[in-house]
Amino acid sequence: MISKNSQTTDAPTARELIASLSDRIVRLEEEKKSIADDIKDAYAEAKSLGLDAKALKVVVKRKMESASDAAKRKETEALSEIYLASLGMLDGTPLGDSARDRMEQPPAPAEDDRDDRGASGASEDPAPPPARGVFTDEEMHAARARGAEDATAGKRIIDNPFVAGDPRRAAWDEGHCQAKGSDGMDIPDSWRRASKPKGGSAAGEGGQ
Amino acid sequence: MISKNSQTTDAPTARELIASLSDRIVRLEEEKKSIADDIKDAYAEAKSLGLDAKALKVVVKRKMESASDAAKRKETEALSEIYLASLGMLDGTPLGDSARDRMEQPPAPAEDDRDDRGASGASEDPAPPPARGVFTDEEMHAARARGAEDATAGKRIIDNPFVAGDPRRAAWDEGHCQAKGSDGMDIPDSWRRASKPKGGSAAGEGGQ
Amino acid sequence: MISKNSQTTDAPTARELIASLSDRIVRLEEEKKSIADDIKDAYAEAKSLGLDAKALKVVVKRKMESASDAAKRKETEALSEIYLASLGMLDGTPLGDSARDRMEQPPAPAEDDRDDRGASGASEDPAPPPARGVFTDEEMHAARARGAEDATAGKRIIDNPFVAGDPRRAAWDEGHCQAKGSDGMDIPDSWRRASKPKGGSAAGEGGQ
Amino acid sequence: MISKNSQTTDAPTARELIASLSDRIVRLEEEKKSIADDIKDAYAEAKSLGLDAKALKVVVKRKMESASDAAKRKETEALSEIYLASLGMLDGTPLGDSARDRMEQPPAPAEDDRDDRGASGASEDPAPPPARGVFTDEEMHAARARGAEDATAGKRIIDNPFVAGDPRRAAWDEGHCQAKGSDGMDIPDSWRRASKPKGGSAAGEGGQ
DNA sequence: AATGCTCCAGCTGAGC
DNA sequence: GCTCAGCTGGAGCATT
Repeated sequence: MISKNSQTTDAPTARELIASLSDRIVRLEEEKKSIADDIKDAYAEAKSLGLDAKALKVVVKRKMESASDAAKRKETEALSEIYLASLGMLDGTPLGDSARDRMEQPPAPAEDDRDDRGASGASEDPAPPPARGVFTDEEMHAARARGAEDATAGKRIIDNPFVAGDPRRAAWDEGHCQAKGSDGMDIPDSWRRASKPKGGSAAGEGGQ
Repeated sequence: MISKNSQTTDAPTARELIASLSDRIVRLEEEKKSIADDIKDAYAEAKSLGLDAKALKVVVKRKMESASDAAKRKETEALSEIYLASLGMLDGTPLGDSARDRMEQPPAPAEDDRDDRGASGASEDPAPPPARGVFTDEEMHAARARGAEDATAGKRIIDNPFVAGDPRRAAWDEGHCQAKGSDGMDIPDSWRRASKPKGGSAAGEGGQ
Repeated sequence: MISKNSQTTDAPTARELIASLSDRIVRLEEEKKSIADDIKDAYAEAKSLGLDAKALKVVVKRKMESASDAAKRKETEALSEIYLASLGMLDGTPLGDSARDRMEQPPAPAEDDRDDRGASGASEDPAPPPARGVFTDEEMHAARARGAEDATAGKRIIDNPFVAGDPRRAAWDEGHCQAKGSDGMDIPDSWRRASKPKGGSAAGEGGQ
Repeated sequence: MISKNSQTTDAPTARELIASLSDRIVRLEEEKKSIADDIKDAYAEAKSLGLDAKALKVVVKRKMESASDAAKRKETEALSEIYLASLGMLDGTPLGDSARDRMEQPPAPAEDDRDDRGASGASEDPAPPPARGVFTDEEMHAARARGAEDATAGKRIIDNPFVAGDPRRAAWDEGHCQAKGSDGMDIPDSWRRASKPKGGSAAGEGGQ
């Protein structure tokens, strides 16, 4: 009776288009959902093993970010810290290095040599803040190795021998954490989420 | 007293209910939108003045967060840093203080005093890392004041005299930034967003 | 050198800008949140009175949409229905009028007079489908009034005397619902959400 | 117990866990993104072929919804329509069938036989509103077939012979649209988005 | 200027 | 009952 779309295979009709496209999309959506479930499973597994899913998510995000993403993130972080600092809201955390670097962009030629003002107990310029980028890969590697070594030897993370601003400070930290995360047979307690951070009072320190 | 008569106006009919409730909600939504627009204006103004809107948003968020929110945020930050450090992904930024604190929760009784290893150029334990919470409000205030003073005197932010781990380090930073943000008659360049971080090209990575 | 920025009131410093802007935004955000809570309360009240919050939300959205929004929405609705129809997925709901209108844009001059095929029980062209826009405001109003009247007289909603495609059909419905929603002293059961449509089984139709 | 060593290779260390989990998640996220891109491509293709992406999205959603989802959606739709009708906001679109069905749940025993009021031009009860569910699959299929036939014969969509409320009305519509979407060698104009089909108004779509 | 993409917050449904 | 994760809607941003 009715001639269907008979011979033309190359001219898809409107409803065929809709059918095939929607089917294809449905299939893709299902695959996507399946993968999303896998991801969820991975986080659940991490959680069950004692890791903090939220922190792990940060790691994932960091791993996936491009160079320009990283640059943007760092810039925003630096500016936020500067803004917060200017309001006295750092609440205990000093400026990060990228914020410091940024504030030094104009190298501040004024060099007023402050004499002693007897600032109460300030460790008087304890170390020459080593300029950035002056260390070779080898030196960085050595710092990292020493961090691992020190960790194994029982040194604490706060015993990092490198002063703030020294790039090797981060390397030592990395070595330390790497060792700490490798020697134990189980996840250290301090790597787990505090069971119930129900917070509340949260005992302020000097801040604000 | 009043019998259950029918002409009572106090028995709202279904459609009156719908009408009054929907009208009320519409009105509220409009108010909400108006305020949202005001907020948007504020950010636009900030931007036009040279501030970075995104960083300002962080400040706002910080100001609005409760004590428990802050505690949660800090915990996640600390754990993320630890995880990143263990993977060697700190990319230059050392662990923050809260991460360090967290890793010291079990005070690590093992105290192998490793002396010289001839670690290449490590500033040998330059300052005794002062224990947290040992400083009086007065001392903190002094550190902040000195930061402001030093800033005015031309000292750079990287000349912070307090070692990493010393709570006064953040206070000095605050004072410094406060001064830097107050003396100038205009917003410092380093407080502005880099004009066009359009990036992208920036060292392509493999990332698909 | 310069003590503080004491005198200059007209030159807001960077940190003053940040402080005032962030404070202002925080205040606005709080107001916004307060209103959002009011809205939530309104929905909760609606729910407690037996109305369906989700459906009410649709009403609110409809009330707030502009003419162009409405046009867009209708177009998408019409197209979706057409696409669904072409796939045989209408599952019981005939095309809406705007979909029909849209499909008649080219007035389809071809008028093949189909001879009788004795289509099983099809009510043979029961009414002349009245062209759109041919009714006066008065007639529309009369239809609405009659709907209300009929409702009060006990007629059911399915007894709408106007055929599909007649604009007065909607007006009669409106009158009917208006009356139904006004006469009762309480919200009709059919206006409430079915207590727990947890369903799932839900009388499999051809769907899926 | 065991002093310090770690003999077991099957006990992954903390950092190994983090590394493997985060890598796995990164990989999954990339796969997910890849699929999301495919979906985006499919929509773009649909658009380039003259289909409305938004409407297509509705179709996809409909295809993916479970029976209970569909039930919920229909309930909300019905209630919204009822609420809108009671406010006189139907703006031309009569109540859908599910709204009518819902309002008849209590079968309304009151049957006041209204006498003639000479309602201006109302088509006097043009057809017996056929009760739902009284039609066999065969009859439904016949209605669908007739819709297709009628479409091919040049009948317009508004010539649906089945009255509102008759389940075969939707079936006829489906048949009609199916035919309309199949006979043409190109997508009908009324199936395209009106205002902005900017690129290629069905320009040579020879490919594929 | 309009549009599409991306990100984020707020809301909703599940789960302990 | 509260929390939490997923999700949808909206806002900002880059683009054409």
